[in-house]
Amino acid sequence: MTPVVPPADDADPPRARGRADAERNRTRVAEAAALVFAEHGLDATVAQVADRARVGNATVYRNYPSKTELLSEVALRWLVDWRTALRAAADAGDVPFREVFLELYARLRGDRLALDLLRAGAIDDEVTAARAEVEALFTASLDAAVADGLVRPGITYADLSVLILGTAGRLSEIGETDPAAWRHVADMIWAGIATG
Amino acid sequence: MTPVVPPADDADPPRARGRADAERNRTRVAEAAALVFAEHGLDATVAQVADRARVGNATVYRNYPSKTELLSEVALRWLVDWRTALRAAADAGDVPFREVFLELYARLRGDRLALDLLRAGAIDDEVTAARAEVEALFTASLDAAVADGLVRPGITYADLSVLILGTAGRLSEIGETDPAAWRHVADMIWAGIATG
DNA sequence: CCGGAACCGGACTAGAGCAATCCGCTTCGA
DNA sequence: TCGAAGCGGATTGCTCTAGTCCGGTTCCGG
Repeated sequence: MTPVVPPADDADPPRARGRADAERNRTRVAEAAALVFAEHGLDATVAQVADRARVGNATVYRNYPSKTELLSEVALRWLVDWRTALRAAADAGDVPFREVFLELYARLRGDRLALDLLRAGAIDDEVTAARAEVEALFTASLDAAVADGLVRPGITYADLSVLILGTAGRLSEIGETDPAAWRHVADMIWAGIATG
Repeated sequence: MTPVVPPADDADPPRARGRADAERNRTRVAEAAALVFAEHGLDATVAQVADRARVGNATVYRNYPSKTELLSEVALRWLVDWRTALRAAADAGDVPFREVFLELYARLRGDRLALDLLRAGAIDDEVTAARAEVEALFTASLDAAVADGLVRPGITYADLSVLILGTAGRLSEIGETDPAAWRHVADMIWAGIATG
């Protein structure tokens, strides 16, 4: 059973194998993908990613078997990050829902992929599962706020989904990137759902 | 100069000329177009309209020179109708802005073309002009409400555009057609923009 | 510094989706 | 009855995109 494969001492760089230039390209592609998907969401094309990375499209496919795979990697990064933040807030216990709410707006601003993910994003099972977790955590936070009398009774996750994803989508659509403008909209929404 | 063309007594049916079956088809196409565009907005295809009218696609093109022309006719119908309503409200003078606001929500529900028109709809100059008029009338109504202290100061047409078009777009996207659900969202938005 | 393996870019393939046209056949109506 | 008006759907021509192929280039161990 003694393996014939290389020593496999992938200690520090978990994926650093093969030629150095190839590794450099892999990084470039990943970084470009993050930017391009943030800008164009699910509509981004592989060619756009390749161009941004200053690389041929074949190089993208050499590192990722399909566009879906690439999308999934970027999507999961966002979802896991947001999930971590939500869990931390839940664990702390004393984070007001308003902050969670505003934080979501801030994370959606300028990130069309994030928006697309929460809107429909059926990329693969892993992403779907992560999204479900994130939604559950957010819902729990909202329900607690309703129970505490911070948010008007009768307001559900479905309602907030329409309000937040709808307005964030529209802001993206018109190319609004000013944080103050986003904040202004968030404040109006908040005024509509908060108690007195 | 005595014209050789037919009597041209197009009194009652302004467009009734040619064979009866052709006229019938023209009507079917127009009706189908209204339904299909309402359902799919600008994304609707000519083939969908033809199928809905139970007609070959060539019949559509026999009556309308291009898809744009067809779209324009349907779009103008909606815009002129809404403009008329807005003018009537303005002339009456005592229509509370809240009613105008709710009426817009009602008119956007189940009509994706209307939504697309207000969101971006650059179909042709006529449509663009009609939309501009409609926006001006709505803005005037909003500004009056702000002046009257019914709507919080600092709320602009741009704000309402994001709130209304965003949420209506999202409701359409998820296929929500229940009037009560739309009304619920409208009420939340209203609570966010109205004074005390 | 050499040679072959690994890697590269971009031309290419395959296929979907669409507006608009063409044309042989059918139906209307004088 | 018969010719013109009208018909449908096959077809064309275009755009756009995911994914593959291949001749040339670059890296790096010996």
